[in-house]
Amino acid sequence: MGRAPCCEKMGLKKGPWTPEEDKVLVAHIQRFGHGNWRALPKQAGLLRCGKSCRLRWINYLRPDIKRGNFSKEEEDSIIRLHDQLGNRWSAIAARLPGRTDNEIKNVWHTNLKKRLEATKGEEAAHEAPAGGSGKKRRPAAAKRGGARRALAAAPVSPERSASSSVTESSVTEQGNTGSSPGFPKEESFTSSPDAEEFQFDESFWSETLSMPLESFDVPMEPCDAFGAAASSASADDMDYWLRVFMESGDVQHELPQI
DNA sequence: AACGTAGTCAACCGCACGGTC
DNA sequence: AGACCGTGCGGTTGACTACGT
Repeated sequence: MGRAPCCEKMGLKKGPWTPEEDKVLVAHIQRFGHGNWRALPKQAGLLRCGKSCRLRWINYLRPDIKRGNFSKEEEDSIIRLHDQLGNRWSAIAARLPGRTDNEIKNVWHTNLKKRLEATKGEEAAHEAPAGGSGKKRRPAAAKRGGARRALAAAPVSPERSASSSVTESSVTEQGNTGSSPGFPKEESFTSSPDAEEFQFDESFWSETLSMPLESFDVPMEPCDAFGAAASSASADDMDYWLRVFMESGDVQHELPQI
């Protein structure tokens, strides 16, 4: 089977996505969907390969991404599912609404694997204060305030802060028009009445909302997104996402005509 | 205060698969 | 039937940050 080259290396950008690129990608997908990832960057005027766009969308910009800490339940699920499925991250992700395979993979390699090994070690030695000694690191939660990359000089989107909230409200609302021809199959987070994933998603929301607020640094209630986001995002973050949202609003107005 | 180390995570890479021509 | 194309997946890497010394 022949394989198309990932992308024409000619002049295509790599590395972290800039807020502007995110904006362009989100706006384009809102308007036209992503029927053809390969053609998308060209159509959107992005100097990225389709693969990169897809990854960015799937792992970061998609509105149904659930940001914030993995709950104990989620971590347990990952451990259990990994036990059953092995390294089939996408399959595991499919059972954890709002989580991406990439994220799960990262969590596994950075947290759970070690924890499991430590647990096994404990069981074996019935002693050894696993992780008790050594360097004390802040818990993962402490890092998820959104300031991490936003503070960096690199023009990277303010990912962990308000991203999901804003794209959520913007794209989801767009999806809620329900008739956008631009959002094909995959956009199951829209409120398509017969979408199975939507039911899933709904339970996800209720489940999420029933959880203690401290578990998240990102508001899970779409309509409250901005208010809560404001409390956790830096001014720069807010400014950026506000602009994204406002432009998304413009896009939405155009949608019914599409 | 500066430096070194370890942890985190977004993004890239290459392969495999399924669909289409 | 076979080649081509697009997409999805898993592994890996590099940039960045926080913490400890």
